[in-house]
Amino acid sequence: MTLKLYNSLTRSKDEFKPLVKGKVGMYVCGPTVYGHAHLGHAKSYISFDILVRYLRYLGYNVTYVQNITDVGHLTDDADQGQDKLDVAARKEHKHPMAIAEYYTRSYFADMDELNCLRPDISPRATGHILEQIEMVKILIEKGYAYESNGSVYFNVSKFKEYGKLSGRNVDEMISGARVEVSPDKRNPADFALWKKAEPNHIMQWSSPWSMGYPGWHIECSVMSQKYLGETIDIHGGGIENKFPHHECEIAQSEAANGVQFVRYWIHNNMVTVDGQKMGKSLNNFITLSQVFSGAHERLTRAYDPIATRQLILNSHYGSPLDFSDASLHSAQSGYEKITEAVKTTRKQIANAKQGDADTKVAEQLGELKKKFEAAMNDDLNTSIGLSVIFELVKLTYSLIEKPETTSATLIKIDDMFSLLGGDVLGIVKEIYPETNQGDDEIIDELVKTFIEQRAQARKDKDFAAADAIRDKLDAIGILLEDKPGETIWRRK
RNA sequence: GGCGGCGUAGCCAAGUGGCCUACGGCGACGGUUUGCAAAACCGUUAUUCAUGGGUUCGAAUCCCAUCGCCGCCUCCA
Repeated sequence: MTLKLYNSLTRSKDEFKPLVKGKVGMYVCGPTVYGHAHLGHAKSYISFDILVRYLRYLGYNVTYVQNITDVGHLTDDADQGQDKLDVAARKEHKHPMAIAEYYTRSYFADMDELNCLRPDISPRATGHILEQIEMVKILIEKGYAYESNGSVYFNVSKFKEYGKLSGRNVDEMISGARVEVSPDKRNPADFALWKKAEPNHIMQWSSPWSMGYPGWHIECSVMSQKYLGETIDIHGGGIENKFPHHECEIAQSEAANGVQFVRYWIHNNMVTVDGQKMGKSLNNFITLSQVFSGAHERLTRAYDPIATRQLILNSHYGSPLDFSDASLHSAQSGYEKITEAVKTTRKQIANAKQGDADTKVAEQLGELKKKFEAAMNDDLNTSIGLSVIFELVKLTYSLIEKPETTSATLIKIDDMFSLLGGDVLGIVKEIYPETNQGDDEIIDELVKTFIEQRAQARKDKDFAAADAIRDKLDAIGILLEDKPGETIWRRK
């Protein structure tokens, strides 16, 4: 059984075979850093994080490149638009590079929270202006591009396969065009490789054609080639970028190099919020930090970043996902159930009796692992993958109930949680901090004092007094839970 | 106008020709536990897959039609 991936280029589930045995070069379109990361970023980068993790699980040596777009691209059509970073910079009275730096850090912080592995290389577009100019030169030399009034455009009519990824043809695009066409272009479908800058444009570089800045698509062609070679195994990105972005990348790279650019194109689907496209004007735009803190009018509480991750894994990456407070809530409950089971297992390992691991359990674990791999091999069916983790939860509790279960058996369970739930899905942690870690020690001491008083009241059968203490703490947001032998507390 | 997707239990969601009286989760309900709770565990919760036709020995899965929803075609993950 081998990994099959839905390849947008062939429109079929293809068996994955890397160009070089055992090695995978993977490029994913990264964020434009002019604002905080939102739910859409989460779905996209978690989906590709799963792909990287699973490829590594299968033993591949993966080089994962994800760019940071810090050249502001245009908010609108080529000639009327404004540079997004430029807009943010003027608004915040900062240099565009300061804006880029700030939001890049914010992006990585959010991705760390979501337990997405950092890419091996995170190249910045502004760090590769020279290479971009070089590629534009090659395209002009080879007759695929032309200069016009200080800007350079790719001549789409010269690249016969233009449209092969998105299934469009040039004529359809013209009829559907919603924006005015620049007079500098020979053909409305042509796209910019280099743009001449207006004098007040903050970010601009010198080139053989003008003081200007690179076109939007060229950075990905250049940076993927620089770090992964002319032909890369996997290129990922959001489905909304299939056209024009990825189509243009193919045109540029294949025209310049004369070889296939990408072998497997993987596109993840989009996010809606309460059933509608997420947009700043719709008041349903939710950033990740808002999800993690609960500071949004559509959210009733804060959600664990890993619960957010789990919600995303609950459906297929190729399907659209609707976020709502209810769906997050559901994921949060499920996540806590898994977490609780893992913690209980680890606690029980110390208490369980000694002896060999149960061979029947080992067999069951083998079956679960097989089911998990079969699901993941089938175009990364994380929904089934997750269901295997829940089956593992069920198995765990059935074992913990039995006194004959040995710690060796539980260690095997824990290993499976860590391998499938941790290494591959990224929802099981190696270490869980103590319940109240991060809380003020003084608060902890105070609550413990109340817990002691309540324990005494319960001992005296004065349940009215005991309940009064519990209710009082509940009112200020502290929950008491009576466990065997002890009472623990947590915030609501 | 062009391109693409979706419609499965109260909600999320897997399954895309027989193993489906449909994986799993959330919620709800019942039980175990508890002084009572909480938490946890156990159990129950779609003979049916938007609707109507058709193909087939056999359809949630294929075809046609109808209705509804969504996305892309402009920067966007």
